[in-house]
Amino acid sequence: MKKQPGKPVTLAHIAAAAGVTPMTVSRVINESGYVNAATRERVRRVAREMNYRRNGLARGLKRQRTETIGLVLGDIANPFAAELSRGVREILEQRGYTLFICISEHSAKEDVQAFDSLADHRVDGVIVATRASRLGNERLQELIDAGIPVSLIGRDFRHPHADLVTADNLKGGYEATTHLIKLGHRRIGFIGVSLTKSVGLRRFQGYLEALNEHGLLIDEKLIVGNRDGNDQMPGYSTEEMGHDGMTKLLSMKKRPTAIFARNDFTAVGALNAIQQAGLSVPRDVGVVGYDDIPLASHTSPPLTTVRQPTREQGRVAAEFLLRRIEDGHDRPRAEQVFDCQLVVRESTKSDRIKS
Amino acid sequence: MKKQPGKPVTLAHIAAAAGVTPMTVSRVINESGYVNAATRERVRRVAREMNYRRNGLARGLKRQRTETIGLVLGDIANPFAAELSRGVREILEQRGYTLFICISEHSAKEDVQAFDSLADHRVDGVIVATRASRLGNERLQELIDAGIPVSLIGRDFRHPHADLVTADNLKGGYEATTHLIKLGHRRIGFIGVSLTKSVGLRRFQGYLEALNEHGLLIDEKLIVGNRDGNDQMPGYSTEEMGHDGMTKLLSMKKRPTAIFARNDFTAVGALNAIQQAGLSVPRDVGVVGYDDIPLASHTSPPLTTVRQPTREQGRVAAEFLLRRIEDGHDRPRAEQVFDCQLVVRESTKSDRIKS
DNA sequence: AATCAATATGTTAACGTTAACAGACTGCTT
DNA sequence: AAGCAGTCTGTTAACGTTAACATATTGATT
Repeated sequence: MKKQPGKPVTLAHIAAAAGVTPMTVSRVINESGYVNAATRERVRRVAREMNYRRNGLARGLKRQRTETIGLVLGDIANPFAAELSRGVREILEQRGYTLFICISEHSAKEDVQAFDSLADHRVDGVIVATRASRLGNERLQELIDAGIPVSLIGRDFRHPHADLVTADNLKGGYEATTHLIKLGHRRIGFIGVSLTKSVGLRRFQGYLEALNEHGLLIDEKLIVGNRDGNDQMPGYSTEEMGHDGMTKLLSMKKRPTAIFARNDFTAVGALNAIQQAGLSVPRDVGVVGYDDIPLASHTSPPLTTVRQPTREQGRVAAEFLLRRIEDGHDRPRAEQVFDCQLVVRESTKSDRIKS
Repeated sequence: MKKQPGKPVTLAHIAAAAGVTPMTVSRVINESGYVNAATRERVRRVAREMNYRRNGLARGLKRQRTETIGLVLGDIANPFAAELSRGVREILEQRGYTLFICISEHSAKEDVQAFDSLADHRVDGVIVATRASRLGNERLQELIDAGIPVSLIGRDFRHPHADLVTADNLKGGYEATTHLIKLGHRRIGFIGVSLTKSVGLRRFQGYLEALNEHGLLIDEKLIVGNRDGNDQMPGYSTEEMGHDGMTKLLSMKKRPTAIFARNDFTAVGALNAIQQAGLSVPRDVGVVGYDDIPLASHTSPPLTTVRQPTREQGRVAAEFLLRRIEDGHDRPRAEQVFDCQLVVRESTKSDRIKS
């Protein structure tokens, strides 16, 4: 018994078929107010038969909320984004909210587009997990000023009425680098940033800080990014960057004895380049990654890396957002910083360092 | 000059401030109909000043379309999903549609929830890229019957009014397995399915078919999945499955000389398990993966795998959907099958096979 | 000067839902 | 017998937008 896919069914249609008014049907659908048991059953049956789906547009328009949250991600290809969204969904689901995800492909322009789309469709709040950009920050500012609840994850942007969740990646980068220094390394490379633009990446700043603090010179030749100077590439293609960057470093007369990679994918690329060059990890070169993706414990050798509590960040960001939705725009900013944890595996085990 | 975040700005507010009617403002915003140049400028200025954002709910309600498309993905952590969504977005963007993504975490229940959420919020169409399930298929049927345009990617489900895009994974699995057979392998394992439930995975069927066709016995002991028999895990954690499965296979008295892994992540896990056991790839065990993720060319040894034109599938699915939105529900099903391509790398190079 | 097309703005009603209020009926208490 | 609380249903108006139609005004054409 296939329905003719004509105009979609409305409350009025059901009301007519069940011999009541749309309001009564509304009460049945939403389980609100008094409805006679017999009437309720009848309406339910008719609604089921007609395959009724409520119109979220009309509903949202009337009620002035959609029970919908937007999440803006830079890309979709990495476990980091997946864990984040999982954390967010865990919280939203149990509170009856629906999550819609937008991808910016790490472009400021699409970041803005995502904000606009979500705002236009009147989500009740937005969680932003993309990296800061001038354009993006400007629009974000407007969004927040317009009263849309916003919760930020790991984005270097502050607003008195937007909540913020971050991992302390400065400290993470610092500790990763210090770990290498303590193993005796003196020439430590960094793969994943281009010095052509000012670098806001916290883990990189931690790297610089650690070198400084231990009296090591910062050698710009040991810092490599990808060719076009775009440090906003989708995570999954950064293996390439790690491979190329490492190859470049290995071809130097005085090559580094260890490298710190911007993320685990980059580190895996580096790992491979080292092995291809006939060298061994960690004997010839020590490698540290970042993020502790599942793959990190399955490389050979397993990767030393820095873990951040990703899912937890998603959870907390969602909780902050819901609280702001309930309490209103004037609520002061909540902020939570999570500690990172150095995970030492085989890729840095050696203590025999060649100068 | 911060705006008070009171009630959001409406056409009426702007109209009042600019001394015109809401209709005129609407015309300015939508660039439709005649508006005097001076008026237009004035309205634009006021709208800009008041930081106006149009109300997509009201707009959608009135116009009976939202210029919005939903994409349902099983998980978010893998390059496959990323490429798919990129393809979809490429097409949608140039046609002025916005994409909202929902994640089902490979659960039938959440699959249904995603369909419902998207339908409730009146997206103009839905692209479904999750694996088939009874529950999911039932609801999908209802959606389509209700007249919502649906386009499917790689989902084993057919409906006269839903378009379908697939890669020929049966052939892909067949060719991968045949490749191993031609190299002389006779004991070929498969990692990634549990035989406790009927297996609909096409690439696995291709594996079975190839064995059959070459007169090889199918040994159920060589087919391993993960512990709990759930073959719908998020892609990113399947390294674990590959590792554990391979370890199990290696502990057999007559271990396989090659394995075909459900996807590249699984293959990487297997690779690692082999190396941990002190064996070598491809000398002792040949390994074939599936998907050709960027990582596959950066493992050691680089992975033989099967590539499918992922982004192209996304593009075509989006094109099918838009055409259906324009032409209406009655349009007959369009279907396109893409060929897969075996990519031979180092992980199967050997021809010295131990019996 | 009448006619016409193009330009510019306004009016009305509707999209589908629900909050707020208003009756009407029931049975129970005093 | 009046009063009252509880139950059930209905009416009205509004959420913000725009399609369709209506009304002016302008300038050019005959």
